[in-house]
Amino acid sequence: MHVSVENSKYTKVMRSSKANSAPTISDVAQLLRISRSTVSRAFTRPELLSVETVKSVHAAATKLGYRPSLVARALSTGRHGNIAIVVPDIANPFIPPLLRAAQAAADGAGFSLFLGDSDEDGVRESVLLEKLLLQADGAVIVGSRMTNDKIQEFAKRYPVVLVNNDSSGIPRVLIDTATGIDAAVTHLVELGHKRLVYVCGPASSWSDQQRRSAVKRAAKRLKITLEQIAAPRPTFDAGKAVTAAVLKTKATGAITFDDFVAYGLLAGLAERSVVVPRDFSVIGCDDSLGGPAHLALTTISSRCTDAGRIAVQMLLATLQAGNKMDRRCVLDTKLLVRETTAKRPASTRHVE
Amino acid sequence: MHVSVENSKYTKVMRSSKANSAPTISDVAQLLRISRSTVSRAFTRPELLSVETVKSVHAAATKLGYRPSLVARALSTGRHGNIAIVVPDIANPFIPPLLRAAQAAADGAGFSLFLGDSDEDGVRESVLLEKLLLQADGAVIVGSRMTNDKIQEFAKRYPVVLVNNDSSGIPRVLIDTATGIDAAVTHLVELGHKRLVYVCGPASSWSDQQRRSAVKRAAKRLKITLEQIAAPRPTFDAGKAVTAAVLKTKATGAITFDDFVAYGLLAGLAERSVVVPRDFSVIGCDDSLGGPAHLALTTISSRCTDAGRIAVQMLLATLQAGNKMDRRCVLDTKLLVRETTAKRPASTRHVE
DNA sequence: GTGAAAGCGCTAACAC
DNA sequence: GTGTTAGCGCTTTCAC
Repeated sequence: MHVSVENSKYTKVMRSSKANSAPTISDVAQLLRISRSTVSRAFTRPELLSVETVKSVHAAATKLGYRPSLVARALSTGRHGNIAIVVPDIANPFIPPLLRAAQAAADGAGFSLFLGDSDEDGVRESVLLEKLLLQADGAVIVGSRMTNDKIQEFAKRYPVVLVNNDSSGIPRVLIDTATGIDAAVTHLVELGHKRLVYVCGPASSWSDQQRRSAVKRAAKRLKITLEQIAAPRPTFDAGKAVTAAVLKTKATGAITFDDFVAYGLLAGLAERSVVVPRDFSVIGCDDSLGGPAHLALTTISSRCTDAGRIAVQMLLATLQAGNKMDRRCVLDTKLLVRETTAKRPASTRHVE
Repeated sequence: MHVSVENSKYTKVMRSSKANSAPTISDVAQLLRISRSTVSRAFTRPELLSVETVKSVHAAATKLGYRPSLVARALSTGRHGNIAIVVPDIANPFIPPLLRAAQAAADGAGFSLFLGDSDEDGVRESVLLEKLLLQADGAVIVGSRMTNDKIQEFAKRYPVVLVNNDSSGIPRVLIDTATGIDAAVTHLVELGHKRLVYVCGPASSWSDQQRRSAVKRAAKRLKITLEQIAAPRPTFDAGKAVTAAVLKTKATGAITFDDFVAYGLLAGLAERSVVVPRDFSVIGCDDSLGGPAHLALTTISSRCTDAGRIAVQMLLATLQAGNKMDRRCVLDTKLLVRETTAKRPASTRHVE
């Protein structure tokens, strides 16, 4: 038997926010002598209320300094209003512009962004995702280092968008360096080069696989000779270190995995008095260094800003529509001809 | 009158997780026929429980795939386990290493990191903070663009740690470029230079104010002439653009607001056939470009990795201790002598 | 158009 | 050591 203690509206003791803790929905309800539901609706579904009610609620809220608790809301609705973005290395120059665009896109839609750095480690990456997804509605995974199985598993359990990872069935945005690479090889061939080197990056990276095969394909198509040299890590020093090996191939031009390697190679060449572009042509990849050199590097654009924005947009669309769309968004790239490429030198004599 | 329906332990109907939604604390309690509190304690305060209970709970939890809901926990405790970091521009080379260290430090302590980019806008910055702090226990604010009053207001309401912002009473970590700048000026003077230029950065930035006054102080102390040239924005192009003005001062060496400006200046000098370091010496600031140039820039170290780590550590300490300590952590910097500085040229004739 | 009441999943006094 | 109970602040059926 339940006997109501309330005999009139609002005599019920409402929770009063004690001390100086943040005002709650009850405080504004109490001030206005209306129910908490109405206050709630004024913020989430104002169309259900009369305009004046909504107005007065907002007025009271700002007067009290009330802001809805996202945590309580999340507990109640199951939606957090957060998304997670996980990257292999924030310091990789490819990442900051992507992050910047992603953050802006998320913020614009009222979402907050969790950032995770996996430090190039697949296991760490999955642990991080597992943690962040406890508070996020979905994740953007950039250049994943996880196994394909693991990626698929995550995508099954959570809304996920991949960047630079062509794992089927999962919404993904891919930066197609192949188009740029193709233009790069064509450009060099048109300049008369007949023997080129590709300086590889990390074999585990999808990007390197893509770039490497694109270079090979273009070389075969244009019937020129292609050598490959491995730069263990994509760094300036690694690029410099492979200089001797590059010259030994007798090639007259090089395409490198990224701009760091390219700059390293440029430094190595300068040290050996090989003048670029007169004696040797160099093309980088990613346009990541913004040309801070007295010799502007010919390189391939990277579209990382677009990738960040689009990935977030795709994730938000998935969250709203609930439709697990298998969208595969490919962003093409362009060759940016600057100052490190020129006609093949008449003689191939290098100082070695 | 309340008649209990429970006549024996555990006959109470416990909430059963329906469908395939994530298992809750009730599920594992039910499986083990113990109370929810015990399960809760097994995770948060295991020392209160017998070892075997803890073990069995953990076993049951992993069997069910149970993970505590951070949201429910946050609602209950008022603690979120998140911290926010807000920066003026992720793409600023100073930021990614800082972010990387901050993320690692937060993650190591079991915290997740919200990232906000204010796009160099003080108002946007405060809105962002206001939003993120709804779900974070505190914030690290890097190179704030807010007014000092606004900063103080935030610090009053939330645990806050500042980076590169010397606002009194608030825990802060400052990268003291003054020590490096001082060494830079001394270095140039020892090389015989008697007339130097400082190429300024954004006047609103604390860093520029600090650097500018440090240069002035050192110049005065060493009794040499100092000119100032303003580079409107800290970019490569801006650095290049001020080259003529720099040369017009008849100075034989320059210290620039940051490395971007320095590289721009180097390019501008090369264009005018001024050979560095033979004819002119250049010192940058921040060591942000990692030396990707055939001419390695003499510059000043930045300690941004340390700053990120320490800022997060200070914030976490504040959260734990609850002590609003006014810690002011100053990180000194060093001059990194590389290849762009040399003895003052005998004659000061430049091509202009 | 607005109110009452029942959760969301967890923690934290307070009992025993 | 472990269980009971009462919230944390919000949303959301279901009434009226």
